[in-house]
Amino acid sequence: MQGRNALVYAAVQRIPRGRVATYGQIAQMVGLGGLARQVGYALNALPARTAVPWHRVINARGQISLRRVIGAEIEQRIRLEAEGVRFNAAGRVSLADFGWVAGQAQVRRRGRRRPSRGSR
DNA sequence: GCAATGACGCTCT
DNA sequence: CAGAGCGCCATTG
Repeated sequence: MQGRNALVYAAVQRIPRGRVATYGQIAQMVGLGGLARQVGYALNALPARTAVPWHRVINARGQISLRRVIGAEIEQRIRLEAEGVRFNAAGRVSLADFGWVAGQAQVRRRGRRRPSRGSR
């Protein structure tokens, strides 16, 4: 356990309830640049029972990243839906609607605010 | 110490 | 929009 991991966990805990963040977002937040993979690796080292809301972290596609254990994917989705996060038919989350923007505690999301990036 | 693997992301097709 | 390829770095055998 390095201080880097603790930094990642701290950033994840800052994610508001009912909102999700991407691995790359967390990576940039803790100063890892675009090393999203290391964020995922750090979360992988997380104990089974933890106060860190790891389920609020998804990939840039707005989809839940599968782990070695299949059941985890379902658990993550259930926990997110319990917080109000909605999944579309493809099983993906609209980052434009539920994506957490640092510094923006509450987003009103009146229509699409950031069409530049698209949902690609 | 080298090689393979992985909770990812971006770009091209 | 979906799939495939390449790159990034830490952990593990």
